[in-house]
Amino acid sequence: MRILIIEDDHKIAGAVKRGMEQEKFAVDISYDGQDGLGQALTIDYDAIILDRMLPEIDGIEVCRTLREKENHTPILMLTAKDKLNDRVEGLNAGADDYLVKPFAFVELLARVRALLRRPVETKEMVLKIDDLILNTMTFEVTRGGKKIELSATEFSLLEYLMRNPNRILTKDNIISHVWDYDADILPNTVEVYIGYLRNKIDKPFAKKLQLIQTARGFGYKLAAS
Amino acid sequence: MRILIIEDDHKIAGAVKRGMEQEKFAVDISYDGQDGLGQALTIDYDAIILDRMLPEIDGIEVCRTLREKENHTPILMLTAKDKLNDRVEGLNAGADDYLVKPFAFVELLARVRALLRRPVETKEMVLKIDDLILNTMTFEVTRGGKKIELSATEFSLLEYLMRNPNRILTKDNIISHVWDYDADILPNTVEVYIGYLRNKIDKPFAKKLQLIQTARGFGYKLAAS
DNA sequence: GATAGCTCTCAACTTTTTCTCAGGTTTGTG
DNA sequence: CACAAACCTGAGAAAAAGTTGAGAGCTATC
Repeated sequence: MRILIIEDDHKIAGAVKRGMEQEKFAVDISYDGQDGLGQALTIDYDAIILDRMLPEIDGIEVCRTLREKENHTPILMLTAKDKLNDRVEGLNAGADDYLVKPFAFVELLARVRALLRRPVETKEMVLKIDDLILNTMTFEVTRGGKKIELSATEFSLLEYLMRNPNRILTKDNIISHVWDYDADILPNTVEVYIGYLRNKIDKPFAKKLQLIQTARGFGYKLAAS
Repeated sequence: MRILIIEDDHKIAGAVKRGMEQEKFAVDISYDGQDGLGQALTIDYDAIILDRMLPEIDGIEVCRTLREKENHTPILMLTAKDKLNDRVEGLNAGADDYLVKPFAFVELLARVRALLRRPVETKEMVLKIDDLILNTMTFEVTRGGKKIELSATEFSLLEYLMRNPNRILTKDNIISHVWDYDADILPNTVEVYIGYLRNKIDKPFAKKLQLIQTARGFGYKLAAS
Protein backbone atom coordinates (compact mmCIF):
# COMPACT_ATOMS: atom_id res chain seq x y z
CA MET A 1 0.00 0.00 0.00
CA ARG A 2 1.52 3.25 -1.13
CA ILE A 3 0.57 6.52 0.46
CA LEU A 4 1.32 10.15 -0.33
CA ILE A 5 1.51 12.77 2.40
CA ILE A 6 1.17 16.37 1.25
CA GLU A 7 2.02 18.46 4.29
CA ASP A 8 4.31 21.46 4.69
CA ASP A 9 4.98 20.92 8.40
CA HIS A 10 8.04 18.69 8.32
CA LYS A 11 7.56 17.55 11.90
CA ILE A 12 4.05 16.26 11.32
CA ALA A 13 4.92 14.78 7.93
CA GLY A 14 7.90 12.97 9.43
CA ALA A 15 5.98 11.60 12.38
CA VAL A 16 3.17 10.33 10.19
CA LYS A 17 5.63 8.81 7.75
CA ARG A 18 7.44 6.93 10.49
CA GLY A 19 4.22 5.66 11.98
CA MET A 20 2.79 4.55 8.68
CA GLU A 21 6.00 2.81 7.71
CA GLN A 22 5.90 0.88 10.93
CA GLU A 23 2.49 -0.28 9.79
CA LYS A 24 4.04 -1.51 6.57
CA PHE A 25 2.88 1.25 4.26
CA ALA A 26 5.16 2.72 1.64
CA VAL A 27 5.16 6.46 2.19
CA ASP A 28 6.12 9.45 0.05
CA ILE A 29 6.08 13.06 1.19
CA SER A 30 5.51 16.31 -0.67
CA TYR A 31 6.06 19.54 1.19
CA ASP A 32 3.95 21.80 -1.03
CA GLY A 33 0.83 21.68 -3.16
CA GLN A 34 2.53 22.08 -6.52
CA ASP A 35 4.87 19.19 -5.95
CA GLY A 36 2.18 17.09 -4.30
CA LEU A 37 -0.20 17.50 -7.20
CA GLY A 38 2.51 16.39 -9.60
CA GLN A 39 3.31 13.36 -7.48
CA ALA A 40 -0.32 12.37 -7.14
CA LEU A 41 -0.82 12.52 -10.88
CA THR A 42 2.35 10.60 -11.65
CA ILE A 43 2.14 7.71 -9.20
CA ASP A 44 -0.95 5.66 -8.52
CA TYR A 45 -1.26 5.94 -4.76
CA ASP A 46 -3.70 3.97 -2.66
CA ALA A 47 -4.49 6.99 -0.54
CA ILE A 48 -3.44 10.62 -0.06
CA ILE A 49 -3.16 12.48 3.21
CA LEU A 50 -3.58 16.12 2.30
CA ASP A 51 -3.11 19.19 4.47
CA ARG A 52 -5.70 21.90 3.96
CA MET A 53 -3.22 24.77 4.28
CA LEU A 54 -0.28 24.56 1.92
CA PRO A 55 2.22 26.85 0.23
CA GLU A 56 2.08 27.26 -3.57
CA ILE A 57 -1.25 25.52 -4.17
CA ASP A 58 -3.87 25.20 -1.45
CA GLY A 59 -5.06 21.73 -0.32
CA ILE A 60 -8.58 22.40 -1.53
CA GLU A 61 -7.21 23.31 -4.92
CA VAL A 62 -5.07 20.18 -5.09
CA CYS A 63 -8.08 18.09 -4.25
CA ARG A 64 -10.36 19.75 -6.79
CA THR A 65 -7.77 19.51 -9.53
CA LEU A 66 -7.21 15.81 -8.93
CA ARG A 67 -10.91 15.10 -9.14
CA GLU A 68 -11.24 17.19 -12.27
CA LYS A 69 -8.55 15.08 -13.86
CA GLU A 70 -10.56 11.96 -13.00
CA ASN A 71 -8.19 10.87 -10.27
CA HIS A 72 -10.26 9.16 -7.57
CA THR A 73 -7.58 8.21 -5.09
CA PRO A 74 -9.09 8.35 -1.59
CA ILE A 75 -8.12 11.62 0.09
CA LEU A 76 -7.97 12.27 3.79
CA MET A 77 -7.92 16.01 4.42
CA LEU A 78 -6.18 17.46 7.46
CA THR A 79 -7.87 20.62 8.70
CA ALA A 80 -7.11 23.17 11.39
CA LYS A 81 -9.10 23.23 14.58
CA ASP A 82 -12.58 24.77 14.72
CA LYS A 83 -12.56 25.99 11.14
CA LEU A 84 -15.97 24.66 10.34
CA ASN A 85 -15.92 25.75 6.73
CA ASP A 86 -12.69 23.95 6.00
CA ARG A 87 -14.33 20.59 6.29
CA VAL A 88 -17.40 21.39 4.32
CA GLU A 89 -15.23 22.99 1.66
CA GLY A 90 -12.85 20.03 1.69
CA LEU A 91 -15.57 17.45 1.33
CA ASN A 92 -17.18 19.52 -1.40
CA ALA A 93 -13.88 19.66 -3.25
CA GLY A 94 -13.88 15.87 -3.35
CA ALA A 95 -12.08 14.75 -0.19
CA ASP A 96 -13.33 11.47 1.24
CA ASP A 97 -12.78 12.17 4.89
CA TYR A 98 -11.29 14.81 7.13
CA LEU A 99 -9.30 14.85 10.34
CA VAL A 100 -8.86 17.77 12.70
CA LYS A 101 -5.38 18.80 13.83
CA PRO A 102 -3.92 17.96 16.17
CA PHE A 103 -4.91 14.36 15.80
CA ALA A 104 -4.03 11.10 17.47
CA PHE A 105 -2.00 8.84 15.22
CA VAL A 106 -4.21 5.82 15.73
CA GLU A 107 -7.12 7.90 14.61
CA LEU A 108 -5.33 8.82 11.39
CA LEU A 109 -4.38 5.21 10.85
CA ALA A 110 -7.95 4.08 11.41
CA ARG A 111 -9.29 6.63 8.96
CA VAL A 112 -6.76 5.73 6.29
CA ARG A 113 -7.52 2.05 6.73
CA ALA A 114 -11.22 2.78 6.50
CA LEU A 115 -10.63 4.64 3.25
CA LEU A 116 -8.61 1.79 1.83
CA ARG A 117 -11.17 -0.77 2.86
CA ARG A 118 -14.12 0.87 1.18
CA PRO A 119 -12.84 3.00 -1.65
CA VAL A 120 -16.23 3.92 -3.03
CA GLU A 121 -18.46 4.13 0.00
CA THR A 122 -18.98 7.61 1.31
CA LYS A 123 -18.15 8.30 4.91
CA GLU A 124 -20.91 8.27 7.44
CA MET A 125 -21.40 11.87 8.37
CA VAL A 126 -24.49 11.74 10.53
CA LEU A 127 -24.26 9.44 13.49
CA LYS A 128 -27.43 8.41 15.28
CA ILE A 129 -27.93 6.49 18.52
CA ASP A 130 -31.40 6.40 19.98
CA ASP A 131 -32.64 10.00 19.71
CA LEU A 132 -29.12 11.39 19.91
CA ILE A 133 -27.84 12.76 16.62
CA LEU A 134 -24.36 13.96 15.80
CA ASN A 135 -23.51 15.60 12.51
CA THR A 136 -19.80 15.44 11.80
CA MET A 137 -20.06 18.02 9.04
CA THR A 138 -21.91 20.79 10.77
CA PHE A 139 -20.75 19.82 14.26
CA GLU A 140 -24.29 19.88 15.48
CA VAL A 141 -25.47 17.59 18.22
CA THR A 142 -29.09 17.20 19.16
CA ARG A 143 -31.07 14.94 21.38
CA GLY A 144 -34.80 14.61 20.87
CA GLY A 145 -34.55 17.60 18.55
CA LYS A 146 -33.02 19.74 21.27
CA LYS A 147 -29.67 21.28 20.44
CA ILE A 148 -26.70 20.45 22.64
CA GLU A 149 -23.61 22.65 22.86
CA LEU A 150 -20.34 20.75 23.21
CA SER A 151 -16.74 21.85 23.45
CA ALA A 152 -14.23 20.49 20.93
CA THR A 153 -12.97 17.76 23.24
CA GLU A 154 -16.44 16.76 24.30
CA PHE A 155 -17.49 16.55 20.66
CA SER A 156 -14.51 14.45 19.75
CA LEU A 157 -15.16 12.10 22.63
CA LEU A 158 -18.83 11.75 21.77
CA GLU A 159 -17.99 11.13 18.12
CA TYR A 160 -15.64 8.33 19.09
CA LEU A 161 -18.25 6.79 21.36
CA MET A 162 -20.90 7.03 18.66
CA ARG A 163 -18.66 5.44 16.07
CA ASN A 164 -18.32 2.47 18.42
CA PRO A 165 -21.76 1.97 19.94
CA ASN A 166 -22.44 -0.95 22.25
CA ARG A 167 -18.79 -1.61 22.63
CA ILE A 168 -16.86 -1.10 25.83
CA LEU A 169 -14.04 1.33 25.21
CA THR A 170 -11.17 1.42 27.69
CA LYS A 171 -9.73 4.68 28.89
CA ASP A 172 -6.61 3.84 26.93
CA ASN A 173 -8.69 3.39 23.80
CA ILE A 174 -10.34 6.73 24.41
CA ILE A 175 -7.10 8.54 25.17
CA SER A 176 -5.38 7.30 22.04
CA HIS A 177 -8.32 8.12 19.79
CA VAL A 178 -9.49 11.41 21.19
CA TRP A 179 -6.28 13.09 22.26
CA ASP A 180 -3.22 14.15 20.35
CA TYR A 181 -0.66 11.38 20.09
CA ASP A 182 1.97 13.09 22.22
CA ALA A 183 -0.38 14.27 24.97
CA ASP A 184 0.03 12.74 28.40
CA ILE A 185 -3.51 12.38 29.52
CA LEU A 186 -4.48 10.89 32.86
CA PRO A 187 -7.26 8.33 33.02
CA ASN A 188 -9.01 10.72 35.38
CA THR A 189 -9.26 13.28 32.60
CA VAL A 190 -11.32 10.82 30.62
CA GLU A 191 -13.52 10.34 33.67
CA VAL A 192 -13.99 14.07 33.95
CA TYR A 193 -14.97 14.43 30.28
CA ILE A 194 -17.36 11.51 30.54
CA GLY A 195 -18.89 13.43 33.42
CA TYR A 196 -19.20 16.56 31.28
CA LEU A 197 -20.89 14.61 28.52
CA ARG A 198 -23.27 12.96 30.92
CA ASN A 199 -24.29 16.36 32.25
CA LYS A 200 -25.13 17.45 28.73
CA ILE A 201 -26.53 14.42 26.96
CA ASP A 202 -27.99 12.27 29.72
CA LYS A 203 -28.87 14.32 32.78
CA PRO A 204 -31.21 16.84 31.12
CA PHE A 205 -33.16 14.06 29.43
CA ALA A 206 -34.76 12.04 32.17
CA LYS A 207 -34.93 8.66 30.50
CA LYS A 208 -34.60 5.30 32.07
CA LEU A 209 -31.79 4.46 29.70
CA GLN A 210 -28.59 6.35 30.32
CA LEU A 211 -26.71 6.38 27.04
CA ILE A 212 -23.27 6.56 28.61
CA GLN A 213 -22.66 3.56 30.81
CA THR A 214 -19.78 2.72 33.10
CA ALA A 215 -18.24 -0.74 32.90
CA ARG A 216 -16.24 -0.70 36.11
CA GLY A 217 -12.79 -2.09 35.62
CA PHE A 218 -13.12 -1.98 31.83
CA GLY A 219 -14.19 1.40 30.56
CA TYR A 220 -17.28 3.08 29.19
CA LYS A 221 -19.79 2.30 26.52
CA LEU A 222 -22.50 4.06 24.63
CA ALA A 223 -25.68 2.05 24.65
CA ALA A 224 -27.74 1.73 21.51
CA SER A 225 -31.14 0.12 21.62
CA MET B 1 9.72 -18.22 17.95
CA ARG B 2 12.80 -16.96 19.75
CA ILE B 3 12.63 -14.16 22.26
CA LEU B 4 15.20 -12.13 24.15
CA ILE B 5 14.48 -10.72 27.58
CA ILE B 6 16.75 -7.89 28.71
CA GLU B 7 15.91 -7.32 32.36
CA ASP B 8 18.14 -6.93 35.41
CA ASP B 9 15.55 -8.11 37.93
CA HIS B 10 16.17 -11.85 38.05
CA LYS B 11 12.81 -12.57 39.59
CA ILE B 12 10.88 -10.91 36.79
CA ALA B 13 13.14 -12.27 34.06
CA GLY B 14 12.79 -15.78 35.42
CA ALA B 15 9.02 -15.59 35.75
CA VAL B 16 8.61 -14.27 32.23
CA LYS B 17 10.98 -16.86 30.84
CA ARG B 18 9.08 -19.69 32.49
CA GLY B 19 5.77 -18.36 31.28
CA MET B 20 6.94 -17.84 27.73
CA GLU B 21 8.51 -21.28 27.61
CA GLN B 22 5.22 -22.75 28.71
CA GLU B 23 3.79 -21.01 25.67
CA LYS B 24 6.36 -22.73 23.47
CA PHE B 25 8.69 -19.81 22.93
CA ALA B 26 12.46 -20.19 23.03
CA VAL B 27 13.72 -17.66 25.54
CA ASP B 28 17.12 -16.09 26.24
CA ILE B 29 17.87 -13.69 29.06
CA SER B 30 20.37 -10.87 29.38
CA TYR B 31 20.74 -9.20 32.76
CA ASP B 32 22.26 -5.93 31.57
CA GLY B 33 22.14 -3.59 28.60
CA GLN B 34 25.65 -4.22 27.36
CA ASP B 35 25.17 -7.96 27.17
CA GLY B 36 21.63 -7.62 25.83
CA LEU B 37 22.68 -5.36 23.01
CA GLY B 38 25.37 -7.85 21.99
CA GLN B 39 22.89 -10.72 22.09
CA ALA B 40 20.31 -8.83 20.06
CA LEU B 41 22.87 -8.01 17.39
CA THR B 42 24.22 -11.55 17.24
CA ILE B 43 21.06 -13.60 17.14
CA ASP B 44 18.03 -12.88 14.99
CA TYR B 45 15.22 -12.80 17.54
CA ASP B 46 11.55 -12.59 16.71
CA ALA B 47 10.94 -10.11 19.48
CA ILE B 48 12.75 -8.42 22.36
CA ILE B 49 11.34 -7.62 25.79
CA LEU B 50 13.40 -4.73 27.06
CA ASP B 51 13.42 -3.15 30.50
CA ARG B 52 13.63 0.62 30.48
CA MET B 53 15.99 0.83 33.48
CA LEU B 54 19.14 -1.24 33.16
CA PRO B 55 22.69 -1.29 34.49
CA GLU B 56 25.57 -0.58 32.10
CA ILE B 57 23.48 0.64 29.16
CA ASP B 58 19.99 2.06 29.58
CA GLY B 59 17.02 0.44 27.81
CA ILE B 60 16.33 3.53 25.72
CA GLU B 61 19.94 3.49 24.58
CA VAL B 62 19.81 -0.21 23.69
CA CYS B 63 16.69 0.44 21.66
CA ARG B 64 18.09 3.45 19.84
CA THR B 65 21.36 1.67 19.08
CA LEU B 66 19.57 -1.35 17.64
CA ARG B 67 17.49 0.85 15.35
CA GLU B 68 20.55 2.82 14.26
CA LYS B 69 22.16 -0.43 13.25
CA GLU B 70 19.12 -1.21 11.11
CA ASN B 71 17.88 -3.93 13.41
CA HIS B 72 14.08 -3.86 13.27
CA THR B 73 13.20 -6.67 15.66
CA PRO B 74 9.92 -5.78 17.39
CA ILE B 75 10.66 -4.36 20.84
CA LEU B 76 8.32 -4.34 23.82
CA MET B 77 9.55 -1.86 26.40
CA LEU B 78 8.88 -2.34 30.11
CA THR B 79 8.50 0.95 31.96
CA ALA B 80 8.02 1.96 35.58
CA LYS B 81 4.60 3.10 36.64
CA ASP B 82 5.13 6.73 37.60
CA LYS B 83 7.31 7.70 34.67
CA LEU B 84 4.86 9.16 32.18
CA ASN B 85 7.52 10.33 29.78
CA ASP B 86 9.11 6.90 29.56
CA ARG B 87 6.41 5.78 27.22
CA VAL B 88 6.88 8.60 24.72
CA GLU B 89 10.63 8.41 25.05
CA GLY B 90 10.58 4.67 24.48
CA LEU B 91 8.41 4.89 21.40
CA ASN B 92 10.54 7.70 20.04
CA ALA B 93 13.64 5.59 20.53
CA GLY B 94 12.06 3.00 18.27
CA ALA B 95 10.19 0.67 20.59
CA ASP B 96 7.03 -0.83 19.11
CA ASP B 97 4.97 -1.07 22.25
CA TYR B 98 5.34 -0.54 25.96
CA LEU B 99 4.00 -2.17 29.10
CA VAL B 100 3.83 -0.62 32.55
CA LYS B 101 5.19 -2.53 35.53
CA PRO B 102 3.86 -4.39 37.33
CA PHE B 103 2.01 -6.34 34.68
CA ALA B 104 0.08 -9.57 34.52
CA PHE B 105 1.74 -12.23 32.43
CA VAL B 106 -1.18 -12.66 30.08
CA GLU B 107 -0.97 -8.99 29.26
CA LEU B 108 2.67 -9.35 28.31
CA LEU B 109 1.90 -12.43 26.27
CA ALA B 110 -0.87 -10.68 24.41
CA ARG B 111 1.38 -7.75 23.59
CA VAL B 112 4.21 -9.95 22.39
CA ARG B 113 1.82 -11.96 20.25
CA ALA B 114 0.43 -8.75 18.82
CA LEU B 115 3.94 -7.64 17.89
CA LEU B 116 4.71 -10.95 16.23
CA ARG B 117 1.52 -10.85 14.23
CA ARG B 118 1.74 -7.19 13.48
CA PRO B 119 1.56 -7.41 9.70
CA VAL B 120 -1.57 -9.54 9.62
CA GLU B 121 -3.47 -8.52 12.72
CA THR B 122 -5.60 -11.62 13.12
CA LYS B 123 -5.99 -11.69 16.86
CA GLU B 124 -8.49 -14.17 18.17
CA MET B 125 -11.13 -11.94 19.61
CA VAL B 126 -14.09 -14.18 20.26
CA LEU B 127 -13.63 -17.26 22.40
CA LYS B 128 -16.35 -19.88 22.41
CA ILE B 129 -16.83 -22.95 24.58
CA ASP B 130 -20.15 -24.72 24.38
CA ASP B 131 -22.74 -21.90 24.49
CA LEU B 132 -20.42 -19.65 26.47
CA ILE B 133 -19.00 -16.77 24.45
CA LEU B 134 -16.34 -14.29 25.49
CA ASN B 135 -15.42 -11.32 23.34
CA THR B 136 -11.99 -9.97 24.27
CA MET B 137 -12.54 -6.82 22.25
CA THR B 138 -15.82 -5.64 23.71
CA PHE B 139 -15.38 -7.42 27.04
CA GLU B 140 -18.77 -9.00 26.64
CA VAL B 141 -19.59 -12.44 28.00
CA THR B 142 -22.77 -14.32 27.21
CA ARG B 143 -24.07 -17.79 27.80
CA GLY B 144 -26.94 -19.09 25.71
CA GLY B 145 -27.41 -15.52 24.49
CA LYS B 146 -27.83 -14.23 28.01
CA LYS B 147 -25.48 -11.49 29.08
CA ILE B 148 -23.18 -12.09 32.03
CA GLU B 149 -21.61 -9.28 34.06
CA LEU B 150 -18.10 -9.98 35.29
CA SER B 151 -15.60 -7.96 37.25
CA ALA B 152 -12.18 -7.33 35.74
CA THR B 153 -10.49 -10.17 37.62
CA GLU B 154 -13.30 -12.60 36.92
CA PHE B 155 -13.11 -11.71 33.24
CA SER B 156 -9.37 -12.19 33.15
CA LEU B 157 -9.65 -15.56 34.85
CA LEU B 158 -12.39 -16.75 32.51
CA GLU B 159 -10.39 -15.60 29.50
CA TYR B 160 -7.42 -17.62 30.66
CA LEU B 161 -9.58 -20.69 31.18
CA MET B 162 -11.20 -20.29 27.79
CA ARG B 163 -7.87 -19.95 26.05
CA ASN B 164 -6.91 -23.31 27.55
CA PRO B 165 -10.03 -25.44 27.35
CA ASN B 166 -9.94 -29.09 28.39
CA ARG B 167 -6.63 -28.57 30.04
CA ILE B 168 -6.08 -28.76 33.78
CA LEU B 169 -4.63 -25.50 35.03
CA THR B 170 -2.95 -25.47 38.41
CA LYS B 171 -3.55 -22.65 40.84
CA ASP B 172 0.02 -21.56 40.26
CA ASN B 173 -0.61 -21.40 36.53
CA ILE B 174 -3.67 -19.32 37.15
CA ILE B 175 -1.98 -17.00 39.61
CA SER B 176 0.93 -16.28 37.34
CA HIS B 177 -1.27 -15.67 34.31
CA VAL B 178 -4.09 -13.69 35.80
CA TRP B 179 -2.38 -11.62 38.48
CA ASP B 180 0.50 -9.14 38.44
CA TYR B 181 3.83 -10.84 38.85
CA ASP B 182 4.56 -9.09 42.14
CA ALA B 183 1.18 -9.76 43.71
CA ASP B 184 1.25 -12.29 46.51
CA ILE B 185 -1.86 -14.25 45.87
CA LEU B 186 -2.95 -17.17 48.02
CA PRO B 187 -4.22 -20.34 46.37
CA ASN B 188 -7.41 -19.77 48.28
CA THR B 189 -7.98 -16.56 46.37
CA VAL B 190 -8.12 -18.58 43.18
CA GLU B 191 -10.65 -20.88 44.82
CA VAL B 192 -12.74 -17.88 45.74
CA TYR B 193 -12.70 -16.50 42.21
CA ILE B 194 -13.51 -19.86 40.72
CA GLY B 195 -16.48 -19.82 43.06
CA TYR B 196 -17.53 -16.38 41.83
CA LEU B 197 -17.31 -17.55 38.23
CA ARG B 198 -19.31 -20.66 38.93
CA ASN B 199 -22.05 -18.56 40.49
CA LYS B 200 -22.23 -16.53 37.30
CA ILE B 201 -21.59 -18.91 34.46
CA ASP B 202 -22.66 -22.32 35.74
CA LYS B 203 -25.20 -21.99 38.56
CA PRO B 204 -27.83 -19.93 36.70
CA PHE B 205 -27.76 -22.32 33.75
CA ALA B 206 -29.05 -25.64 34.97
CA LYS B 207 -27.20 -27.96 32.67
CA LYS B 208 -25.86 -31.35 33.44
CA LEU B 209 -22.45 -30.27 32.26
CA GLN B 210 -20.74 -27.84 34.59
CA LEU B 211 -18.21 -25.95 32.50
CA ILE B 212 -15.80 -25.30 35.36
CA GLN B 213 -14.59 -28.55 36.85
CA THR B 214 -12.40 -29.21 39.84
CA ALA B 215 -9.51 -31.62 39.45
CA ARG B 216 -8.83 -32.27 43.08
CA GLY B 217 -5.14 -32.13 43.85
CA PHE B 218 -4.32 -30.67 40.44
CA GLY B 219 -6.35 -27.61 39.65
CA TYR B 220 -9.30 -26.65 37.52
CA LYS B 221 -10.33 -27.12 33.95
CA LEU B 222 -12.88 -25.69 31.60
CA ALA B 223 -14.75 -28.44 29.81
CA ALA B 224 -15.43 -28.18 26.11
CA SER B 225 -17.65 -30.66 24.40
C1' DG C 1 -5.67 43.62 29.35
C1' DA C 2 -10.14 42.06 30.97
C1' DT C 3 -13.40 38.59 30.17
C1' DA C 4 -15.10 34.27 28.89
C1' DG C 5 -14.66 29.68 27.84
C1' DC C 6 -12.08 25.51 27.52
C1' DT C 7 -8.70 22.02 29.08
C1' DC C 8 -6.86 19.45 32.37
C1' DT C 9 -5.43 18.32 37.15
C1' DC C 10 -6.22 17.73 41.92
C1' DA C 11 -8.35 16.10 45.98
C1' DA C 12 -12.24 14.67 48.64
C1' DC C 13 -15.79 11.55 48.41
C1' DT C 14 -18.70 7.40 46.96
C1' DT C 15 -19.12 2.94 45.15
C1' DT C 16 -17.47 -1.46 43.95
C1' DT C 17 -14.08 -4.90 43.80
C1' DT C 18 -10.40 -7.43 45.65
C1' DC C 19 -8.52 -10.45 48.75
C1' DT C 20 -8.12 -12.73 53.16
C1' DC C 21 -9.82 -15.20 56.94
C1' DA C 22 -12.17 -18.69 59.36
C1' DG C 23 -15.17 -22.24 59.61
C1' DG C 24 -17.74 -25.68 56.92
C1' DT C 25 -17.89 -29.44 53.39
C1' DT C 26 -16.07 -32.88 50.39
C1' DT C 27 -12.85 -36.33 48.87
C1' DG C 28 -9.33 -39.71 48.94
C1' DT C 29 -6.67 -43.02 51.69
C1' DG C 30 -5.30 -46.25 55.21
C1' DC D 1 -14.90 -45.28 59.10
C1' DA D 2 -11.67 -41.91 60.59
C1' DC D 3 -8.71 -38.45 59.39
C1' DA D 4 -6.27 -35.16 56.86
C1' DA D 5 -5.84 -32.62 52.94
C1' DA D 6 -8.15 -30.09 49.55
C1' DC D 7 -11.72 -27.35 48.42
C1' DC D 8 -15.80 -24.20 49.13
C1' DT D 9 -17.95 -20.09 50.84
C1' DG D 10 -20.01 -16.12 53.84
C1' DA D 11 -18.40 -12.09 55.88
C1' DG D 12 -15.97 -8.00 55.96
C1' DA D 13 -11.69 -4.90 55.93
C1' DA D 14 -8.73 -2.83 52.69
C1' DA D 15 -7.81 -1.27 48.22
C1' DA D 16 -9.05 0.29 43.83
C1' DA D 17 -12.01 2.53 40.53
C1' DG D 18 -15.06 6.06 39.47
C1' DT D 19 -17.47 10.68 40.43
C1' DT D 20 -17.43 15.37 41.13
C1' DG D 21 -16.55 20.37 42.64
C1' DA D 22 -12.98 23.64 42.57
C1' DG D 23 -9.63 25.97 40.32
C1' DA D 24 -5.06 27.00 37.77
C1' DG D 25 -3.38 27.87 33.29
C1' DC D 26 -4.36 28.83 28.25
C1' DT D 27 -6.38 30.92 24.36
C1' DA D 28 -9.36 33.66 21.82
C1' DT D 29 -11.98 37.88 21.51
C1' DC D 30 -13.35 42.37 22.10
